[in-house]
Amino acid sequence: MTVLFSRKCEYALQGILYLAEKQYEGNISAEQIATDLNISRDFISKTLQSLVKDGIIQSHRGKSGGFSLAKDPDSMSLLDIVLIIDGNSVFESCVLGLPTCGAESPCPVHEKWGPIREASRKMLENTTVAQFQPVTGSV
Amino acid sequence: MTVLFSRKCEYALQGILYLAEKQYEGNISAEQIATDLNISRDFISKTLQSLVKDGIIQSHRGKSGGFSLAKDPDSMSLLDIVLIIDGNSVFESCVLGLPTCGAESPCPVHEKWGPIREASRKMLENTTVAQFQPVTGSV
DNA sequence: TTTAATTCGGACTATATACTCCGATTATGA
DNA sequence: TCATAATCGGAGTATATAGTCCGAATTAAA
Repeated sequence: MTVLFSRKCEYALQGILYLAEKQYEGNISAEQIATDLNISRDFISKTLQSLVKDGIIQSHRGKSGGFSLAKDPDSMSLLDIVLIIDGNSVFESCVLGLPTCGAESPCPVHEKWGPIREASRKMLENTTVAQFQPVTGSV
Repeated sequence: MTVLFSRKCEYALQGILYLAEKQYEGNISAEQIATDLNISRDFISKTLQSLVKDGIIQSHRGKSGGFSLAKDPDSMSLLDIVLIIDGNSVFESCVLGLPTCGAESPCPVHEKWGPIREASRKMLENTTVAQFQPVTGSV
């Protein structure tokens, strides 16, 4: 199998987008997120906890607790989440896996790959979580 | 960690490119490939065996045996190797990992991601192994 | 004919990631 | 004050991928 992002990162992105969608509904429980996204409750819970540590989302324990966004979704890009969970190796490392590949000793596809990698990075950077929030009041 | 291709696929690409470079030198042993590419002999050996099964390269046992290209490197694209080892999931599956994502119910980045994915596919498709072979006689 | 060099194939181990379980903690509200 | 509902945190299991080991088969050349 081949992946662009780790499973954990995919879940984080799905979770953040879900929270943005429900941002005017207060705390959203891991249970609800898991059910709606059809993934494991314990795993999405753990994944969201790492986003809490990073200050991107908030959590509240106890009855009617759950998760919610902690920042202005306008200032939250998809790239931010990817970097927190997976780091930037996918944007840096050689596509053929050659450890020596770089500007000085490029691999055969180094030049061709650069612009594509840059485009995907920019896409994630320019896509904010806010773009997917519902208009206030429409919920 | 995040990968675009599996380690096995990276090794396969490195191996094929190496064989193309040495294509006028007869059989190349796994030992030599492993040493020059600085990877495990047993692992590159196993990896190349799957390419042999697929008819892209040849192998010969015994003394002075080894591996060599089995096809015209002009008709051998990097995409061919990727598809053999990793399949086409990276070009098909949703970047956010949403199983329902598709033309009918696109994920938030579906439209933006399409062209980037297509560009990377085309890049691999249009890059042949032959582009990296030395000019005849120059070896 | 023997020796050395090689792939082949199967079984094995190592490691990272994915995922689960459960008890402790925290908070709400009846 | 008590029951209930939630996260937190640590430890565990499952699975896939990565990588190793070794003996058998094969071949070339001494």
